[in-house]
Amino acid sequence: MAENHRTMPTRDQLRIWRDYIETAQALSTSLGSRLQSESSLSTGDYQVLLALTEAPQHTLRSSELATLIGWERSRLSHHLGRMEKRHLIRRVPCADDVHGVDVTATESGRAAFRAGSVPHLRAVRELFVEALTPEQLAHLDNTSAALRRHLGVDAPVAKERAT
Amino acid sequence: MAENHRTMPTRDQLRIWRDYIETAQALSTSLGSRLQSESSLSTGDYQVLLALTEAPQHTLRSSELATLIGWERSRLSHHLGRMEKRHLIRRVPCADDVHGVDVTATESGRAAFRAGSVPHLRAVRELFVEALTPEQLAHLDNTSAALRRHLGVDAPVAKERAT
DNA sequence: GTTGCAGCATTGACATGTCAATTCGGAAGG
DNA sequence: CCTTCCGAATTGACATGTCAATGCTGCAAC
Repeated sequence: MAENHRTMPTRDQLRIWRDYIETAQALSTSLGSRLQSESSLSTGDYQVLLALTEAPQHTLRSSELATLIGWERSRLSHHLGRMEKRHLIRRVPCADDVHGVDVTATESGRAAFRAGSVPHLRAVRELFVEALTPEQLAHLDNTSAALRRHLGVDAPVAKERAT
Repeated sequence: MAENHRTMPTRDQLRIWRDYIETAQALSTSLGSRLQSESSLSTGDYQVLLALTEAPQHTLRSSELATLIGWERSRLSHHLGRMEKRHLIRRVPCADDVHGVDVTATESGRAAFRAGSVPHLRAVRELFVEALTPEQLAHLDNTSAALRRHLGVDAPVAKERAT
């Protein structure tokens, strides 16, 4: 009793939260715009092409791809539509499964990925890895894991309850 | 020489990077959807209303507001347009400056902010603060600061060079 | 067999972001 | 006076995300 005012973060905790989230977003934006200018790929394109490039035949079922990169189906569908227009990938109805689509990285998609990959990884190193000491990296690893564990338990996005 | 192959992150560093960025995004999304369902405000709305609520007369010049919350002008303009349609804010041409617009939080905007604020802060505590030990929080604070310092030096978004 | 549900993918409507013009009116230089 | 430039803000075109329908087809219950 008399201590439920502890439901709100302190001023300092709030500052740390904002710094955390803004820093991550700034980094992500910066990496994304570098990638864009160096290869005409967005980070979304990059994730998709990374998964496809590593898959046998450069091909994955749409739903597997969604699971692999952790996207919602509809987001992936929209994105694949845009990528198909730019000839980065191709979609063909899948033979074995009547429903289901095979997504394949085209030659030009794979070329764009190869072109973007090296500068992108270099940028990750320059903007992220080199900013931190090995200890900071290790702490950050722990911290991210703790946050994800907590989030997974606490907020499973309410996608359950299908009965 | 013979060591410039160190321009790329190791497998582990890359994993930490991806975990970091994906965790931050997942948290941000989760907080955002809570806020949305509890107050019909997006995180963007929240940032804008927070700044305005704390300002004298609940009013700020558009450009000051942009600087305060760190948004690009055009982004703010679009967002204010949407918020104005929902009667959360009002825009009036500024008296002293011929160019320039005063942005004011309406009564209903302030009410929405008050309604969203407490649950939002509670969510920050639940999803972020409570997931971490005090040491982890402190480390994270350092780490964010290091990343921002490095980013600021390395990639000032190329907005300089006005002469 | 037909009814209806379940699973995979797409679609449409709309919110949000970025980038490159564009508008607008005052200040400078001629 | 006229041209040019500048700064504040907006606009338009388009990329990206989310949410709630919608198509489509097999399979299971009846």
